[in-house]
Amino acid sequence: MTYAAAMDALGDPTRRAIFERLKDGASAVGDIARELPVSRPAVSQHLRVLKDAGLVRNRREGTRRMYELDHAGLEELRTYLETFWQTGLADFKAAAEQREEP
Amino acid sequence: MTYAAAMDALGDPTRRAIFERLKDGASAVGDIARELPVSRPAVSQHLRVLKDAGLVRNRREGTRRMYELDHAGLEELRTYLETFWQTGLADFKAAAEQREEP
DNA sequence: AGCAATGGTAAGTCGTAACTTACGTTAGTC
DNA sequence: GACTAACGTAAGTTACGACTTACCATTGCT
Repeated sequence: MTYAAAMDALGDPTRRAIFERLKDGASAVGDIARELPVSRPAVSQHLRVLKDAGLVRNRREGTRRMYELDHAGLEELRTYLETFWQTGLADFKAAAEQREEP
Repeated sequence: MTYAAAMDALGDPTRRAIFERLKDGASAVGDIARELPVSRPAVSQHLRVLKDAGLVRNRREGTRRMYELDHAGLEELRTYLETFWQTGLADFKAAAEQREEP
């Protein structure tokens, strides 16, 4: 049921921007904020949400906090989305009905 | 870039509930609303968002509108999420760094 | 034509969450 | 110890979006 937190987290554009930014590797909070049109505290709060959703991890490095992707949340999302593909019966039915008309 | 609309759409719990409800097959607006703690117009508005995101289709059936899953939006989401797994270089780097410490 | 069923749309309300600024904390440097 | 850099958190504001009710449009039936 953690997929809900992950979906909620990625439902925000700014949070997605931060998340996508981390595809290029780990980064510090200030560095992320500098590339976005929001303040550093805002980024900090977004990172908190992403972390609670298991989408991001952080480690201390001197006075900086390095944030990087966490695949745990991603795995939740993937398995969640897959449940929509394997609605076998309903799919067959819909496909069959569409083929009958024309 | 349509994945953004899909992520935004599924970022709402009520919309996810509607979306998951359609896994069992097509359904009418009123029937969906009857199983949720929201009004019928609310469901109608949510379905509009889901449709614009390519997550849902509808067809008329008498006076009713039957809504069903649309795999187009799902495909967008899947390919979007996959881009986070194949951040090969960054992953190798992170894994290597973690192995060095202990 | 008239009535019922179904649902999309308009308009307005209200709660929340995405921001901001201000402040406190920790770690490095001199 | 004093100063700086980098963050996190608190508190308060504000914009937005998830609702509601009311109304209109369409379809089907008698």
